[in-house]
Amino acid sequence: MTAASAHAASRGRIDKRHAILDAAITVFARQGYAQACVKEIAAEASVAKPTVYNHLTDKANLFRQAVEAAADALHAENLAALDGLTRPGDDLRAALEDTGRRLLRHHCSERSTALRRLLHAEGTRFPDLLGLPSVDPRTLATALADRLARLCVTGRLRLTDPDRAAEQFLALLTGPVDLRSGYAGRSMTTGEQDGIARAAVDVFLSAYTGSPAPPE
Amino acid sequence: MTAASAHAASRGRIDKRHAILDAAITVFARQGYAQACVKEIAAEASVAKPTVYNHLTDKANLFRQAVEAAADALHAENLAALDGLTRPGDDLRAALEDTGRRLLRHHCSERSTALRRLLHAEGTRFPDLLGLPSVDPRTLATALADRLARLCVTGRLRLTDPDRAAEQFLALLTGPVDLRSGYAGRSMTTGEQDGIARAAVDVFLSAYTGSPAPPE
Amino acid sequence: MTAASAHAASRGRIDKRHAILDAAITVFARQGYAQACVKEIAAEASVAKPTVYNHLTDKANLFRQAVEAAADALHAENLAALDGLTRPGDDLRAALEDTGRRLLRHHCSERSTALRRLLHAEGTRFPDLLGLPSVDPRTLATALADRLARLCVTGRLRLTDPDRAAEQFLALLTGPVDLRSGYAGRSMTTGEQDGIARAAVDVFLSAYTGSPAPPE
Amino acid sequence: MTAASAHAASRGRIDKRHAILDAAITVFARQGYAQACVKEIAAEASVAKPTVYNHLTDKANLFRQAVEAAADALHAENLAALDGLTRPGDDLRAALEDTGRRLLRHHCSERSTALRRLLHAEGTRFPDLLGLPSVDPRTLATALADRLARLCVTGRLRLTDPDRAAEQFLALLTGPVDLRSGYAGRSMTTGEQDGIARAAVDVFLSAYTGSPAPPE
DNA sequence: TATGAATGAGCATTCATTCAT
DNA sequence: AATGAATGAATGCTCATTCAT
Repeated sequence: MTAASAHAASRGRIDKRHAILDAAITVFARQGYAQACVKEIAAEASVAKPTVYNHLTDKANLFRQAVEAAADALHAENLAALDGLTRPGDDLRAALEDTGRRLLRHHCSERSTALRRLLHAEGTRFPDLLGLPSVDPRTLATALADRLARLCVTGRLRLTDPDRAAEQFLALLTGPVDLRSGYAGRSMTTGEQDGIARAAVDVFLSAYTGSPAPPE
Repeated sequence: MTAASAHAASRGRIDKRHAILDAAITVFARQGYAQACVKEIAAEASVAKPTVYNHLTDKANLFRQAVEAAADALHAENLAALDGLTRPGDDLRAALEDTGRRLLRHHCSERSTALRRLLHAEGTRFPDLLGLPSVDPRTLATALADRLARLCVTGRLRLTDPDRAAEQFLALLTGPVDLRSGYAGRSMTTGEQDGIARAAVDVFLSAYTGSPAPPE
Repeated sequence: MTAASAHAASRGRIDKRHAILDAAITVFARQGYAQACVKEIAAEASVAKPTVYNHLTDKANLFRQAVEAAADALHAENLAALDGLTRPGDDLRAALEDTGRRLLRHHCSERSTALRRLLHAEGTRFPDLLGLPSVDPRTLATALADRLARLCVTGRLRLTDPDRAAEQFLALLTGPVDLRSGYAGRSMTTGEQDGIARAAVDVFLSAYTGSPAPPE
Repeated sequence: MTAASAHAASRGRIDKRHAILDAAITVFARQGYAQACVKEIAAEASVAKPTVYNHLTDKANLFRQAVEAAADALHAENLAALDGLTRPGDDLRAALEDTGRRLLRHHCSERSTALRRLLHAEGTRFPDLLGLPSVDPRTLATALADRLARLCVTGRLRLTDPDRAAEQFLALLTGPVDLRSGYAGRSMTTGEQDGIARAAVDVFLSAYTGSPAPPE
């Protein structure tokens, strides 16, 4: 076997594993853990059932790996959405709104919704998942708190507890979305999301800035 | 059969139905819909399996009825928590905090947590449940919006969109709780809950009152 | 439910259990433990597969119970074959031959052959079975030794170690049978069996009678 | 390819085949035919699964070849144990006891026990195996009968049916061993074996010698 | 009405066997 | 010749649901 073909082969193996994990979240999200059957996941990934077991051992492990992969991806995207806050430029409001909008885009994506549903549903039966940083929502909150603390140091915000402020910012974004979506149902236009983001920033700034929030 | 005994009998029938529904949420909450087996529910209710079917037809219907009953009870409690806002007396802040605390008590209760978990997990497979007023979180939001609108009319608050303000108030309460609890894991002291409620009211008032929020 | 019908019902339950155990040994004997599938056992017993599980929990337990029942039955028959030795009358040779013939009849029966095959095959995986008195071949040997000891006391035999003599008597009976049958294959006429029994008694008596047995 | 390397290669091939067969009996003996999986045999032989198939076609064939090889080896040993009976010298009793002890050593070896277990368990599913001379116990019995017949001709024994006598000699040896071992369980000290061999010879000689067995 | 017993359908998992390399 | 990967076929077991009592 040449180096190239070896590389191709291991590449193929990784691709297949990826395809299976991808199929897995899709099906798990659609059916739930218990209702999802491995046969269906295999079909969705266009492989035979034992291939799934060859690559991932177990239904439980399949679930874990699939959730972990999805959570990692989403978490990375969310972290990236915070970048604009590190050096916000002149317009803090705009930077916050931009971050808010991006976070809401992710939060409302089908993947994210499905992932949250799965974690809610099966978290108690897979406690190890809840310990993963990319799964624990406090990881994002802490990262946001870091940004807010810098903004406080540079005098752009006035706050005493960055963690609490970060929680509240996130709450003001996702809370209304979750509330309107009911339990994993209705989707939402980007316009609606933007309105929520703007309102969240309004409240946030009026609380954590010397001057009251500007009228709409 | 005398009228009295008929009454007693139907009373017994209702009691048994109640016992079954009670056992059902308990077990469903512990195991999830698919993993819960009717046998276990019957055992928890101390009846035989066919009795469950006699009273409730179906596993699906059993789930529906159990969830509906639990949701109704919780919803009533939540509505009651809003009462203090109708005529808040002098101290609006105190009234809001009290409402916040009470809502958080409910929100953090085991029953409520379990119910949300079940709705998240199975909502898509029981869309009819999501339409129930006591299940739809917008029902509570609307009721709160009503109170806030009155407060606006009486000049205690300054807001243009009571629905949005209500959403945000609820978000500031439950968002931090959910965030810290991870997905249905860690529980929370009442002290923590009270801190969250106070912080929520701080932010809320600073956004929706003329004067800036008082420092902590 | 009347006492009679209750009795009938429990009788029916026992009958069904019996039918399942019966089907089980048949199939296990035909296929071996691992190759036998519960579905086939259920079919042989004319019940549905879950009924087998309702009555007997497990494939392993099914095996255990079936083997135990068969072993008990065979053991009882074998013990009965020893009865003629307790008071042998004038003709000791005839009594021994009769016992020998009866033991060989049992030993050559399809049930007994199948049972020995199963125990040989799966004994290591079901060590608890090997501890059962009706399974342990030493139980029969000891019972025979008891009879031989009585015959020694009454002067009909001359032997110093009844256990060893019993072992040898049984060996002289079953050894040639097993040898000729190959490993659970060829069956054997009763005439052949009788010849073996007579030869066994010849050897046994010449060792343990009139003419002095060699001192050890 | 040179003749030497060809030779080396075919030697390597044979070695590998041997290693596989060796691993096979080990695993088959431990697990039984059906429970043994080819993967485990391959692992025990330190080769990949397809290599097993390359060399031995089939699980069934693998079993056959492995059993046949083991049976051949054991049979050769058993035949060798009979050598001392061809010209027994002065002390017939000693020669018989020596043969008996050696046969019991083999009979009690782990390999032999395992082989018998496998043949008992799977004999009916591999009838061709039962036809092999080294598997058929009558082969050894006949060889022994030959020796006994010679001893009869030379006046050392008095018997009319050498086949029957041979069967009985073997029965007196292996019967007590099998009886005490239960079904594939308890092992046995060489002292115990020697006692059984001596007792077997006692009985055998008292039956097949004109005069009673000579005292020790 | 309440229940012990029975069942049909489904699912996770394993394994002998075969390709492609 | 040897192997990693893939698959079709089976099998043990569970569970929602229905009868018969």
